[in-house]
Amino acid sequence: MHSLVEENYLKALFALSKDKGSVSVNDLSKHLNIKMPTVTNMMKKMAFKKLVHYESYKPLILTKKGKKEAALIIRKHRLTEMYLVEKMGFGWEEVHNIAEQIEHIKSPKLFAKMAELLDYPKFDPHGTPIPDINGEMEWKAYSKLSECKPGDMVKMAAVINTTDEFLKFLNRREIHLGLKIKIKSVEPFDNTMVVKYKNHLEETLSNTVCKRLLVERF
Amino acid sequence: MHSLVEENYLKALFALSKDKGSVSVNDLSKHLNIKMPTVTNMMKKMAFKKLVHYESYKPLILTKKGKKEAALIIRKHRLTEMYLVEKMGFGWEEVHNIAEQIEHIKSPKLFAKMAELLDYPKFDPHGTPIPDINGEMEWKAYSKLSECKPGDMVKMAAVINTTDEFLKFLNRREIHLGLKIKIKSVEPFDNTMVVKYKNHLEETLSNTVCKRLLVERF
DNA sequence: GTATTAAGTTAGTCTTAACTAACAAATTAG
DNA sequence: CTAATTTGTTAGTTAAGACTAACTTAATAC
Repeated sequence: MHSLVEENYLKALFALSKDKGSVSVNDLSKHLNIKMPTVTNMMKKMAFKKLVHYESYKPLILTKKGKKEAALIIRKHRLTEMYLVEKMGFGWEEVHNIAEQIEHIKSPKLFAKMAELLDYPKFDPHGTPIPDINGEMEWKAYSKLSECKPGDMVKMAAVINTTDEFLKFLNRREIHLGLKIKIKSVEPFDNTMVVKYKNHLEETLSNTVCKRLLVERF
Repeated sequence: MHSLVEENYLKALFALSKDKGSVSVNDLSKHLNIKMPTVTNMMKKMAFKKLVHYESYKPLILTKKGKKEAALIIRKHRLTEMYLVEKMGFGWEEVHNIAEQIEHIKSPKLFAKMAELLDYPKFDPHGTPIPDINGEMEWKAYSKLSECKPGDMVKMAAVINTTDEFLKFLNRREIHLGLKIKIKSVEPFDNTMVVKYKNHLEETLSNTVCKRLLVERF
């Protein structure tokens, strides 16, 4: 398998290539606090291992294999964070550093167990998606309802933080997966949204709620 | 702090010096699967860090500091094993390799939380003691009742695996900490013990029970 | 009590992953 | 469109932690 160091390069490459799809040696160097020549060397090594496409003076692009491996590390990181918060009583601000270390543990069983105990979550409580065991996350296109604008037409795709309380709240308002929602207006002061769906012609949703609803735009 | 590699040397030194109080370079080399010259070099480095007393051609002895650091790693290992079994539902045979990795995690908070959730255990379910946060384990002299011989006089020192069931069992027989027990005989077939204490002149204890009672000989 | 064997050390090499200094290519500015 | 700046690469060095080969000290055997 890969060294701890390589895993950190993979994670950084994955994170930084989110938007453009590629990363410059310079950005990677800054993000990792590692000097550029070291990064160049490492990229050659990782290219040999088919983790990244590397050509002199060209932007770095993760291979399919590299993306998958990165996603699996991120999976371990997010599962750990969630486990620490939900099952051990840590605060969110405390868990990042611990997860940063535990994500490198080599034990499929450990993370399978965490996933099981957390009921196979697809999103962490911040709405950040958790890659599955194959490193897949098709959800890529989802956004939070709270990030949509008036006039947008969206379809309910997933719910973050599925507590009983919250699910009951959604049931009472007949909000369910697949539901088509139109955003009528957004209150600029507290970001409360007024939305329309089915026979609910004017339903008001707080920002707290909107941040927990993941939708697909169309 | 120390590197993962140094931590493994510390653990091995601690484990191997259990009886004699010192270790040969050769034993350490075999135990770690690392060649002798490498071990010698490492010992010099660790001597400089005041973790071990090193003199050419002499046995290796952990310093007080080295012992403490080793005990703290073992604490992390045992807490992890226990946590994985008791709180996550792993079997004992699965946890060693995971604990071997997690013991190197740098996060006092994580292990403090494990200890808290496990109710500050002093022994794991095998009766192996867990060092406290200062690396102390005074209990050194304790042995399992099951390891004693007929004629031995012992004093109850600690109980392993303190489930409600087991504590009730002990209460019913008036067995408690500090109790003086004399071993009358041991059934060679199943290691059942016949013991005498207070006004219980002939109490029979199964091997399962005897393995869970830690006693002090005198 | 010397000879043999086992244990320990010294010296030199290798790999990984970092660094600096110096140079080359690409980008941006005028 | 050339000059200056930024970005990227090459070459050579370093530290940690492993190795082998060769040598030395200590232990054991006869």
